[in-house]
Amino acid sequence: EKQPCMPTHPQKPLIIKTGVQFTTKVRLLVKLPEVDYQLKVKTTFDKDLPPGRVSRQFFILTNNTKVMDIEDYSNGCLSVEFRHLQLKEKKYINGTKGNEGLLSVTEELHSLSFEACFTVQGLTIDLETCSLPLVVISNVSQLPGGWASVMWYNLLTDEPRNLAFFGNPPRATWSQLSEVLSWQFSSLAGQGLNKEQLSMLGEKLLGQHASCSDFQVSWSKFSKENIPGKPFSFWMWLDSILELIKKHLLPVWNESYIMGFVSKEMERALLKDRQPGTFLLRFSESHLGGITFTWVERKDNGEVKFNSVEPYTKSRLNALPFADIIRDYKVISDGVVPENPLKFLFPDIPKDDAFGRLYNSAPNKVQPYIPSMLIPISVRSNGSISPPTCQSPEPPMTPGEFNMLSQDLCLDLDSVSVLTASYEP
Amino acid sequence: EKQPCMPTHPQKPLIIKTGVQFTTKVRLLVKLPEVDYQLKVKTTFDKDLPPGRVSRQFFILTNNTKVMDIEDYSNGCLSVEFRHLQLKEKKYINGTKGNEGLLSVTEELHSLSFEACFTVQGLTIDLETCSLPLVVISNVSQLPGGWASVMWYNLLTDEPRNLAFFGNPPRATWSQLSEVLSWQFSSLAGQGLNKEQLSMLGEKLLGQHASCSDFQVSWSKFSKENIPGKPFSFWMWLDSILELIKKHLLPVWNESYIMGFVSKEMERALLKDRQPGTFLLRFSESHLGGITFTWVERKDNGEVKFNSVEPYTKSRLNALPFADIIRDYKVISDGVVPENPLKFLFPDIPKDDAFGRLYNSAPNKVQPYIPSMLIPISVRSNGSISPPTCQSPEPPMTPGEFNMLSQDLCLDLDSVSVLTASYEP
DNA sequence: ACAGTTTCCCGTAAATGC
DNA sequence: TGCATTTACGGGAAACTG
Repeated sequence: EKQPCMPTHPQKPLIIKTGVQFTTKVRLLVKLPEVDYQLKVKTTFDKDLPPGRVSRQFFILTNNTKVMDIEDYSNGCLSVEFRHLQLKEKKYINGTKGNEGLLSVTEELHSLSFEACFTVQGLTIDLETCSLPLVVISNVSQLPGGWASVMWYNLLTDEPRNLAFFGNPPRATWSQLSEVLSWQFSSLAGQGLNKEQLSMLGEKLLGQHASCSDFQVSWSKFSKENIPGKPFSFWMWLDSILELIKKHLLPVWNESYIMGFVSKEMERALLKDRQPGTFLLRFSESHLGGITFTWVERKDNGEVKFNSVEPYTKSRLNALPFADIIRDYKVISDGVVPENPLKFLFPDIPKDDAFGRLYNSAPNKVQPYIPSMLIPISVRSNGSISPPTCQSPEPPMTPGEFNMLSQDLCLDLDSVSVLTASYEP
Repeated sequence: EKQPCMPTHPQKPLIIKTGVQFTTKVRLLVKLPEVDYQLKVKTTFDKDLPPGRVSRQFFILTNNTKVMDIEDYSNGCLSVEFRHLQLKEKKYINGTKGNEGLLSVTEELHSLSFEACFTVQGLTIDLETCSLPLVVISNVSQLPGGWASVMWYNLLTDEPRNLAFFGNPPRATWSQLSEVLSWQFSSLAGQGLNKEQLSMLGEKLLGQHASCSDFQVSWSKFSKENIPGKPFSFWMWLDSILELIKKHLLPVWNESYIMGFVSKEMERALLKDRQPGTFLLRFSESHLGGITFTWVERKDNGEVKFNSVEPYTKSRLNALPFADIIRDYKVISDGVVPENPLKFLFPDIPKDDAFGRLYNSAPNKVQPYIPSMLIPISVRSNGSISPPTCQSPEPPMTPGEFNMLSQDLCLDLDSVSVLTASYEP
């Protein structure tokens, strides 16, 4: 009769972190005959759970009883919202923990129960309901693992409260799973995953079987086992990319400028016939939460060459937004002047047409100082260790490049003169 | 009879943050006749303080009673150490807060009391002592203000417990204060302040009077009033520099490479006659927690010109250590190739002799990728808006500069070939 | 010794109080 | 309303604990 809404974590419902406030709401779906007293609802954590079923026990630290009220903005049904609830672990329980540590903490499922009791015409009626299974974590570092559990559960069962689910978790078909993975991106950023991106993910997870969309993926392969040769699981890797997008790449991702999930073979095949300076953006497969660009160039002998920059991770993106990295990236070859090798976003969009609106120009013009900015560079030797010639074979920086940089540093012509001024107090 | 040790905050004793654990120790300085029961000590916060004396009231959340024990490593006297003590504010006290908000929270002084009681031969003896005045804060953002109070109190009074001290705080002579300020640096970093640095600080605080070392500084001028034209007080400014040193400049500071506190006039006078490319390091006076370098150059017409870079603050220093900024800093003038204008640390130490040991070279050589690094640059126009000439008047990058950069990127010659490799899976 | 897990707490942001 | 102060909690690191 009651439909409990779930405790909410920003973006990640059904995960509760100890010591952090959460909110939950219960609604009474049937109209009750008028009762002359207030209907109290009590919330209990892991009510009636046989001890030993879970290895950790928690309790609600704060007030867990509240009176139902007519819901605003609705057809007048009764509801109650619990706010500022907080979970704490019970310590020193008699006897050791149950569950024998077979499951990790993020696989251990819990639930919130709601109870109310009222009397009509001598008849005592008990109402009770409970939430979908919950994961309890103690640190945000456990959030990815917790979210994997919530996804897997809700993808693969309709049971409202199978807390033993991860004792023997079912497999998912690739077609089910790929849809959920795409949702992770679209709910984060508006932009989901296209067929090509999903197929790369499928191959990564399943090898060549991915072509068969009802091939099955085990829970372990999805989020517990490490990817062969890597120190992280498939989901940990994918989640690190979701975090990277959320914090540093949202606008670029939403414009679909990040191909992201491309195998290196595919990458080469795509870039091979493109004009030199064509580049694409791809997530690192070797490191968590990294993005790199790969561009194609043609050597004097006509040979095609591919280059990928060391992936940028959150620490560098904190210092410099990704669009600015693309704008300012320079390669210094053998002491020759810096040049930005990135010209066209694959397939053939001039770089500034794509990223122009996303550039963050305008360094602070603090009066007596010369503005400064960070730019990303690579130094590349062409193999000859001998010092470079002293006369540059090409102009040090084209007028166009110079003007672009100047625009970054001062927004209008008047202020150019400011840059000229030496320090004069 | 008892000598209480103070609750300790890392580096900042006598400041307690609510909700954060602190430690305190009490020692019994007299030998007691043997007592056959254990001597219990009780700790109380703001014991016997007349309500209204302080505007906020706190209590010790955790166990506040402990038994004294023979102290290790000592002449066998009794002592007890309270650990994991934690303070919490009493809310909803009857009647409004006392003190009428004359004082800020960091000026409000509190104290910890320790009590013990024992009986010898029918004689009951009460022992009681208390700590030096304490400042209670609720957020680390209040730490600088709290530390200013602790310094001022302990500099200017020997009273053990004058909680009304900041009702009418005495002035400090500049000679007293300057010594304490120097201690802040030496206790942080080993290296204190020299005469020149102190004299600049004195002038900043007092104007020309600083020459007279017994000129007096008021509490307000030291830490409450803003510096004229600036949105922060003298102490807030100085403390922001202490934090900057602690987190980002420790080795450079300890080598005395940071002149730091120099007036702009003095700076010019020092650099004026030095060879071009001579630079010095100075803290920003206009912004909190910033460091800049100023270098001298000589124009074609012989005119001397001074340049200061926009100050680096913690956010940029997080991305790039300061020594590396000095190593890699480049100025692009009118599209001409980047050049590092920093040659000699004042007075005449070749840059790499001074900073060589402090450079953090070695970007990660992740195999298939081209290493990348961030470098700080400034773009400067010489006033002519016309595009730069296409032939560079000087070599794009000297062999020496190129070799330096190469060394940053690969530590041994063998690995140079790695840099050459294109991406080949 | 070690890995999984929790605790600790700074530092930023948001909320609250005055 | 604005400023002073507190609360909230993500995130990195240390501490814990079998």
